[in-house]
Amino acid sequence: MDVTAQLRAAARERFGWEELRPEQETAMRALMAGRDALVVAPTGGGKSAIYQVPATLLAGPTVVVSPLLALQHDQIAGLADRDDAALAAVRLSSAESASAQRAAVEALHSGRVEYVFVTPEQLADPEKLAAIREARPSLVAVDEAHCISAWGYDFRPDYLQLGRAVRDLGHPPVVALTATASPPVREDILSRLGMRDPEVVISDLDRPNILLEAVQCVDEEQRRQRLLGRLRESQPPGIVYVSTRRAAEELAAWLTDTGIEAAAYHGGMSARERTRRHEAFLADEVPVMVATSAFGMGIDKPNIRWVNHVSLPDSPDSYFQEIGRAGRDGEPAQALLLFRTEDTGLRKFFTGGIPAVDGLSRLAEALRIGPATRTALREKTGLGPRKLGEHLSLLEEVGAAVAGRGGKWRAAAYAPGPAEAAEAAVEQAERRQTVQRSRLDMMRNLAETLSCRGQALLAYFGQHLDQPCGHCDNCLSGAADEVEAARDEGPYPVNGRVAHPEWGDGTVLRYSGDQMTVLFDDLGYKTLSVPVVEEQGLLTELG
DNA sequence: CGTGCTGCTCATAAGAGCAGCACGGTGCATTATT
Repeated sequence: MDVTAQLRAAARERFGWEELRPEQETAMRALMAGRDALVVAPTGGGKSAIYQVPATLLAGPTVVVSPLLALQHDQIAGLADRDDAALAAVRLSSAESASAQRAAVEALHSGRVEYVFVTPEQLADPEKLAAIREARPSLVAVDEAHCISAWGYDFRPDYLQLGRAVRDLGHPPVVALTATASPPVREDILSRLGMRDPEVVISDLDRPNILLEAVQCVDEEQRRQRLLGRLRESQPPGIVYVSTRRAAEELAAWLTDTGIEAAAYHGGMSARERTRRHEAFLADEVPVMVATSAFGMGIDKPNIRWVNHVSLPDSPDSYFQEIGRAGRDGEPAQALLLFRTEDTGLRKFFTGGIPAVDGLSRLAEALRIGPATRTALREKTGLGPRKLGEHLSLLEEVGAAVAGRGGKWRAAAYAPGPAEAAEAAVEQAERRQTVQRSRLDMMRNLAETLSCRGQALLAYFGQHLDQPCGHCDNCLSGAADEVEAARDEGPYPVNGRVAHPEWGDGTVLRYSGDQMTVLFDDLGYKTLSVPVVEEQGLLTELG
């Protein structure tokens, strides 16, 4: 029996899935052949199957890296529902008692367990990693893999150490799964996980049943009234995304007072309250959820009719991820963005500043003394836990620091001196900030554009729509017709490589009107005027 | 980075005007107390 037939049989017999989609099979076959894979596909699009099915055919257990304990809980419950001993799953996390963890490790070693769910933090723990290695895992699945890029650099640094963990596990085939990933995010995932010759599978990201709209508002009052007007004519359930916890609570209370029943959700609430509200929303008991970005991953609710934004998201990546929760059932859904130019201020703040040189050089100096744990380094440098993680990964990126065995960090062999390392790290942070700001710029362009939003959004992800999308406000109003339509062709081919004398190499993403969008490797997204580019010969086509 | 408070000054008094400042998201894990 060939591999494809084996996969189909396992899907049918173990999981009751009669058919596998071509993209699923492509990724699964790569894993069966011992290769790595990156899969970008919408949530609910059967991404879990991509590791679940091969796991049953490969000899050892599968390590599933998943960012949220609540998400892991649901994933494990889903497997348990199959009531198949061959699909046994355990979890290693802070939510298990010490004895439960010992039992899980024992089960893992006995070969009775097919899936072990962990957070990146668990894999950063040398003892846990050793225990998992001993079970000889045959596959590693990184779910919600965009977290590597979105969280690794400043929020959950252990995401950046996943590549090392994979290597320490003997580098079994690795599959990274996510619903959104623009080219820079994909690049981050591939390089951070240390993927080798990966099979990259990217689904068509267009969601024709979601109507894309954006309206600029001059002040908060106008924004509220616009939202209210829309909610009065919208069918629930829906999600309103706001940028702060306070805004979530205030807006939910105001809407409820106004006669539209709404609940708030944000990361500052107790775990119990969050679970309660999440479940109430899933059960259609809460018609409107007003939430920060904390509300999202793991919401697999088919009938969400609309997602409205009452603030500009930080990037088209986040925007796409958030609106993508609407209309999973394929029925018509709406995505309305109510934005103010002032919104960008908060996003820039959240992006973070540039670390101070003296903290970085103190850390680089401390590393030279010898291998040290994070705790020891914090004491030596006086840096807080968040800053320390950020500084360490910057120093690592510039070749000054190395994460070694036993969770200890040390200076790299041939590391530059502390002052030089700090300077390089600052430059690295500046590069990252530049790219992040370019993503925010693209989000703002997307909000302000008079051309087709669907084309603009997909172009950001490196996908080309031949025709205007037909499901955005600008297409429906005819505004998109007045702007010269997005073109397949310009002076340089779409998706072709170009070089700029100052900005370096990049990829042409789209032409719209007399503008073109280029994604530069080092600087991120830039919008250029085609006539200016042509007159001044700014870009050179690369072979 | 930008908003929106607080509190100061000015000085017919009351409120206008402005400077200064606090505040702002995402979650794991761990630890010390109840």
